[in-house]
Amino acid sequence: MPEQPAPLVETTRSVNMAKRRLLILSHARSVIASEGFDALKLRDLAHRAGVTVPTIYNLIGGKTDILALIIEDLVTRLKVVHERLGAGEVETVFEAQIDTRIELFATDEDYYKAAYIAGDRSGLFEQRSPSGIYARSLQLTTSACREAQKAGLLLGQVTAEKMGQQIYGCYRQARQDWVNGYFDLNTLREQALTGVFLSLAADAEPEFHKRLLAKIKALK
Amino acid sequence: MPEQPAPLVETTRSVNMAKRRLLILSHARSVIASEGFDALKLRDLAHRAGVTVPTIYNLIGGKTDILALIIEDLVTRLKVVHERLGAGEVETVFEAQIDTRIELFATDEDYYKAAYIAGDRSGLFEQRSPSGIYARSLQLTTSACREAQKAGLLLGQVTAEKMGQQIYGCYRQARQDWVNGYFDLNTLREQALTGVFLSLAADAEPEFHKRLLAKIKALK
DNA sequence: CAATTTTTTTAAACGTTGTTAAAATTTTAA
DNA sequence: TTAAAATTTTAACAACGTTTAAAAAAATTG
Repeated sequence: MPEQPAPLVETTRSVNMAKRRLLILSHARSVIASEGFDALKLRDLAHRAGVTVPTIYNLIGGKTDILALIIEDLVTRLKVVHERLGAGEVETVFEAQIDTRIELFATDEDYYKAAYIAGDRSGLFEQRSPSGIYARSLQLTTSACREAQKAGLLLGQVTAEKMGQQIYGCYRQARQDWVNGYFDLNTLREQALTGVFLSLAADAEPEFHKRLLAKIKALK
Repeated sequence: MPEQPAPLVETTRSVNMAKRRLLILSHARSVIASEGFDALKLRDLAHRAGVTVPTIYNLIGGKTDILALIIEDLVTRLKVVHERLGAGEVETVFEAQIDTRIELFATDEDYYKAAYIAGDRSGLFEQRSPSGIYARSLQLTTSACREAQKAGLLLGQVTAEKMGQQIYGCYRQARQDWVNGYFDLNTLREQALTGVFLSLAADAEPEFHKRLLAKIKALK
């Protein structure tokens, strides 16, 4: 792994290197997203990017390193979106969370599909590690449910843990189907929100329940 | 692809062939389930099964054929379980459906994990084809929801289509997490049933709603 | 039971892939 | 411009999936 993110001085060389690095990665993402990770051949990638194979090794590294770089970038980009749980009613918070992610995905669908595929491959979303992405995301969802219970919107007949897991699961399922190319971002939004609202509705107080069902009907 | 499923006469030769075919496939499933499809090397597989590589080609075929055979077998086994939607209350029907599958998976976890991984690889679960596994499964779920509406258990504020999609999604998500090795079959059952009951509860008439929540609490 | 035919297994090779070592080239700085 | 540093390339390696042709085994036939 070369691993030289930012050179101290920006010579013409380092600038060109950075440029080509990005070019190579861009082609890599495009191939992975459209044809899968197995379809990424280093010789083909080199040809597309107008370089030779060992140049890729020099600039980025091997196949594992390409994957690692794509994942690292995904994690960085997600972190920006992740921590800010906006204020407001629960359903609006979840809606905003999902919309923020969809907007992010829309900026470069190929990239994000590729990144999630790569992440899956390398166990990025494993559920066991308490410090992993899964655990952190689940915790956020769960605590939002707890807030909703305190606010009296959810009755608490279902524990916040179960509700959180269920809601996060709905989003993950929709996202996975999108990554797999089963449907587009609009459907991802519709599916994810339907799932979230439906799950909430199961334990909602009457007025909130009414609001949620209206939201589901309004979708699409 | 050799593709000679049942010889007309059972010579010692054909019996031995069938035996070794099964032995090779068994090792293949074991490797795929524990280390992933990429970890399956034909030379290694041949060594494990006590044969040489071209023998695998003679008996089964290449890597694609191994995958195809595993998938074909999965589809056959699933078909047996699939069509029989038992009678009774909706939630019992769903519970039985899930339990039947879990019991099936429990007979050979390695096998079924491998088969689902292989199926995913080859687009077996694509959602577009109206005659595919996805469409057929979804239709069964949806019509069960429609029945529940007719029986007055579901109020119909959510369409049977949306409800069916949601319920089937819950099961798929739990199954995928199990296939990925995130949790065991017991948790798969708990997760899937929680999702199904919770989804139903969102549109359930009061008495049914009560029953569903009690079932959720009783899980685990 | 023995010779012949058929089938199966094997040894050896081919093309493609990821990867790396050393040669050739380019860029930088004196 | 020229010497030094870094980068790109040429060329090769090992591992993989796959196939061909020869050897071995089994089944058939007299």
